[in-house]
Amino acid sequence: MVTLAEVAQHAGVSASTVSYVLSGKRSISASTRKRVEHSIQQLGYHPNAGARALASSRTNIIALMVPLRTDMYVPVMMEIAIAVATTARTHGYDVLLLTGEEGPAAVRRIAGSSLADAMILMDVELHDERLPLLRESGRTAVLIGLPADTTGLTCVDLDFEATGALCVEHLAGLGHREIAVIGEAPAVYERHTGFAERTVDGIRAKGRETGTRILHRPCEGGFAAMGTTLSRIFDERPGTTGFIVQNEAAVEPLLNLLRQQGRAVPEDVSVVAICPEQVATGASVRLTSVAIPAQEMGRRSVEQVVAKLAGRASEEVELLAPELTVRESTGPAPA
Amino acid sequence: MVTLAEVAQHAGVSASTVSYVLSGKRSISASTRKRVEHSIQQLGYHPNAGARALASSRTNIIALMVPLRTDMYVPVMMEIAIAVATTARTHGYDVLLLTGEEGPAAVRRIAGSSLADAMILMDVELHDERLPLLRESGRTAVLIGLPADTTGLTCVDLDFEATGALCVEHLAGLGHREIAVIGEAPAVYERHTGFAERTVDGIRAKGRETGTRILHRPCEGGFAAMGTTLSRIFDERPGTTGFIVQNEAAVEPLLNLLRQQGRAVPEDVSVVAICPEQVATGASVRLTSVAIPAQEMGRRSVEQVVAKLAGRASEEVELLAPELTVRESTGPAPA
DNA sequence: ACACCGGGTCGAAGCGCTTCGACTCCACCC
DNA sequence: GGGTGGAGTCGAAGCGCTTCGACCCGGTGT
Repeated sequence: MVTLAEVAQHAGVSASTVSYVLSGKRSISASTRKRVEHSIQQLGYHPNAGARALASSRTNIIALMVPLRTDMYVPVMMEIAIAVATTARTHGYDVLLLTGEEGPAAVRRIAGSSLADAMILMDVELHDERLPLLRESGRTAVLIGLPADTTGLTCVDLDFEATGALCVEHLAGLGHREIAVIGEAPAVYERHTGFAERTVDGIRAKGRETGTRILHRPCEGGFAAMGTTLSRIFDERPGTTGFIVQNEAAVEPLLNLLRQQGRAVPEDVSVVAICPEQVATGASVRLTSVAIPAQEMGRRSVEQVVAKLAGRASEEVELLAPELTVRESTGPAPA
Repeated sequence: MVTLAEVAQHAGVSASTVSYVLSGKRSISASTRKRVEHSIQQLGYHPNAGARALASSRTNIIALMVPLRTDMYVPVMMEIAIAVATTARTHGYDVLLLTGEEGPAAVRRIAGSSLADAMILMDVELHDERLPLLRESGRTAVLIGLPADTTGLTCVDLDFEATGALCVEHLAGLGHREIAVIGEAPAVYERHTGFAERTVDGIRAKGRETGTRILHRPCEGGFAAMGTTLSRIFDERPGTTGFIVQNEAAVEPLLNLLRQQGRAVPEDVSVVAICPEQVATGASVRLTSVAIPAQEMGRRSVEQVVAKLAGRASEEVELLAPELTVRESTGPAPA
């Protein structure tokens, strides 16, 4: 491996000069800079990350904690993760991938060992165990999601309350008076993952406001679970004409089952999905949906991290405004 | 941050002793060890990763390069990535997430800066640009996938040829004589991603062996593309009774369209999928399938890396044997 | 003419850890 | 009883980089 010292020698300058050429923290004459840069090229020099971290106490690494569960909103997670990684690179950072498995201990480990300059946490629960550790560690952090208490934390998330409200508004505007909400798996609510509850809150509030009846049912993905859930819904509320689905794995089963029961979409029932664009456009009926802006969330979280590391203040909570795209799964309520 | 020196002082020993307690590279008396461990606990000491990397030229980090494309076999990628991350942790490694975006340059960067001890590459193409750089860098590496030339490389992958053969064997055994293969998107073949081609090779070979006619059609996912592909297939080969699908995004559309056309599964046509278990069991018909052992692939690749880093020799190419699970989508060919 | 300033460069002191050689005991053996 | 060897510990020398203070020197103000 080529070292700074070798570059310095090759260029006929001191090591510190090379360092300053690299960092730009002191002015260097154009001629020296040229010479040094040339030597760097020629020798194929790459600064040693460890040495750099040690000397500067900056690692240029951002740790990303993704949930362990691989059975839920996987594409969204992946999209966020990739957006985080690519955005981080454009700011000169690399990303360390941590899974939820290690749990809160991971926070302590990363902070303690100075493995990363900052952390991004995904899949935040309302009363997330990691938060106390995070606060106490003093490490820069950004959450993707919204815990109950956000004091002192920077958060990025879709505005799920507004999302829920938007869905109801759309359906109510089309004349639907009874709406069923197909939610995430029960486990998601038990863990008090913020986004699921906030969506329902938004839905309920707008329901009250518009005089729409709301029935909320958590639902595992897959055909079997969806079948059970659907028949219970129609048992309890035979007049249901609107559906809001917030569970990727339930989308296709729902459409299938409705079809099997002879309920036409959107003539008999309307369906609004809260899901990634791809799922909405790739479904058997092109779905009216509110997109989950995974890329945007990943990107913004990194930008917030970078801003904080640069000492720039940043908003505490950034909620992205939802956008509803009308496609072919919603229409006027039947008379 | 607490340092080694502080721990040493607190325990009344020298810094090197603490280091040896931590690494176990020299014998330490039980009493001293106790004392040191106690001090470590009490002070909440965590070794500084940068300093460690610098002094030992070991980072305990494995770099994982995932493809940038977020539109293909995402769940599989994610599952592999998570398996890599969790397995790595059990061996004391962390994982650095690199996206394909940076391309081959990433290999040079990581190797040059000693950011990681080893690399795991996913989504390997037959003539992958990263391979020359990798060989030249001399860094430890493991590929998930199989390039054309594997000399000097360690690879882990599902045995896709055997997988293809297994599918044909199953269908042929049930009496099917005309089989259509719904492949990945055309782009996948254009990039010469090894696994797709190898599957088709295996299918063709076994087709010849069993006297089965094979028709292979790449196919984008989604309903529209699948519709086109399917009608072309039945145009060219009206007698087709067996399907092999290797494209998660085409599975549900295929089942749907067959149903719409009044072709019952498995009475009229049989379908074998090559996909993750979850997709197979969560589909509208529980699918006979060969599972893609994503977890296993991630796990094995890390184990290979760890073995190589420990100086233990390891097989050059490890192909995992496919397993076909019979479910409800295949049956005897109609008379 | 002198002091002063600031751009440009260098030397040296670490950053916190690993590791090598050396040293001290003490038990053990002929 | 002196030599041997191994277990247990320490000191010191880096690992490759950043960064602070100092230095040099030519231009400026007076």
